[in-house]
Amino acid sequence: MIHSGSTIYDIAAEAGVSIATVSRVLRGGGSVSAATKARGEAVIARHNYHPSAIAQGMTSKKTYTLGMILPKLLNPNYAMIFTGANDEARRQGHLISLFPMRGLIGDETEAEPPALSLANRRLDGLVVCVEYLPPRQKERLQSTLKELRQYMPIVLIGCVPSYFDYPAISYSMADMTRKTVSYLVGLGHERIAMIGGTQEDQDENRRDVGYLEGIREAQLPYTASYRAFCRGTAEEGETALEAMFASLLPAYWPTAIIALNDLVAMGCMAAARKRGLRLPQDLSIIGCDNLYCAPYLSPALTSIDTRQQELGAKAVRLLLSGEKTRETTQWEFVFRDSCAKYKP
Amino acid sequence: MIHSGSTIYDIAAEAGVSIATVSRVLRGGGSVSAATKARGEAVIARHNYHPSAIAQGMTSKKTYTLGMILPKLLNPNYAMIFTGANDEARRQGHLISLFPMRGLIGDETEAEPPALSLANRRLDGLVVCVEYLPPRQKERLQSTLKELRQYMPIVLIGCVPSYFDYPAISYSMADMTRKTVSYLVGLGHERIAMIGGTQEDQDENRRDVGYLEGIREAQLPYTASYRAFCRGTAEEGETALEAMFASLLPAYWPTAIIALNDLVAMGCMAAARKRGLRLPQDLSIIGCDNLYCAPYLSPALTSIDTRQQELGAKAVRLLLSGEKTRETTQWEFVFRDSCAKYKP
DNA sequence: CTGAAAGCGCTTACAG
DNA sequence: CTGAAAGCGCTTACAG
Repeated sequence: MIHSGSTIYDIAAEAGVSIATVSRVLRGGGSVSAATKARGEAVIARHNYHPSAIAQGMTSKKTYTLGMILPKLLNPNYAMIFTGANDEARRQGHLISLFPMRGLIGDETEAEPPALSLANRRLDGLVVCVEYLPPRQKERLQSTLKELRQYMPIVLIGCVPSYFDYPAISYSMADMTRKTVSYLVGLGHERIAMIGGTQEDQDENRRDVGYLEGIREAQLPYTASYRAFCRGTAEEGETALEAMFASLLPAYWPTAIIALNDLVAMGCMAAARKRGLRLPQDLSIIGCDNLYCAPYLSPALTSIDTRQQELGAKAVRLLLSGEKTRETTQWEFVFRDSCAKYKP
Repeated sequence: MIHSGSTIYDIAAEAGVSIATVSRVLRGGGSVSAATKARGEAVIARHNYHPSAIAQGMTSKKTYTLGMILPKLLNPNYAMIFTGANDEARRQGHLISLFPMRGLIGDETEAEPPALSLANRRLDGLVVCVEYLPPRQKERLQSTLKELRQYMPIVLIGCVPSYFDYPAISYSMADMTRKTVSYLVGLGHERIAMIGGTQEDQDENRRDVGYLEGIREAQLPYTASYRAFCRGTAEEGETALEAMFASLLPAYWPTAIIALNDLVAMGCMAAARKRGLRLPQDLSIIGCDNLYCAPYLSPALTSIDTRQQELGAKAVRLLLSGEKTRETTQWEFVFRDSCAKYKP
């Protein structure tokens, strides 16, 4: 094999044609005689020639590279979204590169959000996952996105607030949470707590909203103490539930918990065990995202399959299609052993 | 803000200088008078101008994009490697894009490994994770790498066989396994099984080799039945241990298990529970990789911190440095509750 | 210190 | 069907 530092000039020279003709046989577009085509292809194959993506980019003005912004890949959930997106991008001839959210909106302590400078002029589009951001951060995100959208198409994914006016693939978080409450009510629970999420937000598609609807539907009394706010890590879930236990007399402890996600659910399991509660007899817990480890916890964690890999793929497809639609993803319960009937 | 379709020509015109001068103030290299510099910078800032990475690539012949090949991101372990690599690449001004291993070596059923065609001419370097590949696949990988290395620098990571002659950041897998055996022997175990990995390989840095050394050092009899081969998923771990139980009289069941990784360990826990074994009293299990969920399993899983995020960062650093060294990573035990003293 | 010019490797009207 | 030429947006010797 010939070393592939070859350029289109080398190929043209060896095939005895112009570079324009080589370009034509390469792209398959223009009309080329069968003989010329065959000759060109032979030389191309012999050299194992591949056109420089960079030079092609000069004319096409495209990088064939997409950006994706995720809170953090270390939550395996986001790894699934990224995997789905990555595979789909590859299938459509694009590379995809990951950026941390903090590159977009900065740290909570920083005054100015740092520019997404690296991405500047290097990306054909951007998928941004909007989730669990405190209001201040959401404002920042909004203004950064507003600027970025001048340069490239943007698609939003996750629990996208309705006031973000972008093409999006969104969870129906409120609906999902309402139905989760209703599932637990069906099991006989009346003291249902929810751990995780943020409170102060104008959006209607929040867990909060669905939770309240569910409680109202079941005609249960609303107890503010059954709402705990935290981010989506096991540590924070554990701390939040511990605090709830500490603030309530045992007779008022919740008998069922809706966790923000499986990580929070894991933390809650740990907190419950520390208090000597038996799972699920004394406390039912339902997670969300159906992480690969959910079936291996004790008890095996009941969760919700939010089809994250599909979500990532859909986002890339939407981005590349150029359509401006907003879609809601499907989800389904995955019943395991961590939720039981309430027995007083 | 002015829309940033601006080119270097726009900036030059507005600043009243040549594009060469703009380029100089942009790159900070050449000598520019203070006044010219200030003027140029002002215009650049006003336009929010960023040079086109593509055009810059035309002259530099670089894409500032790296490739990374991982078995699959869905194992959270690889997500950590990728995160470490991604952050480091970003820090050094590079994008990084992920490719699946099958793009390099094909499926086990395919005759020809598909080209890494997309990567062709689009990558400045490649990090490849070599792990748990069956011999046939390793051969393929070797020949593909040999071809690829003509075009870009390559760094290998993972459990890299010594006969792969590339710069690498490698685990000392044999050593780690030997010490793991020795830890379990110290706990009084004599029937120590190992679940996971492949058998047929020439390399000396295998778990196998370390396992045998450990057994020999402790002067324990070697029992072939205590070796089970499988890949690194929970399902395969579960199946492998079930098969081991089924093939042995209970009196000969192992009292301790070294699992390939935490996923396999999770599978083993499930298999043990099905047989009614109490963990860790009846069976000790040690995993590897110290996944975020390890502390939340019951019992909390004793594991090995292999510093995956650091591994990813180191690999990128090595790749970008151009050095040809081979480094071995550090690791350490993370003691939790899944390993107990053996009590006959 | 600064500018004119060549060159990076392609694609694409435009002629022929 | 095919080629000469312009152009994409930069960088970098080379003069001055």
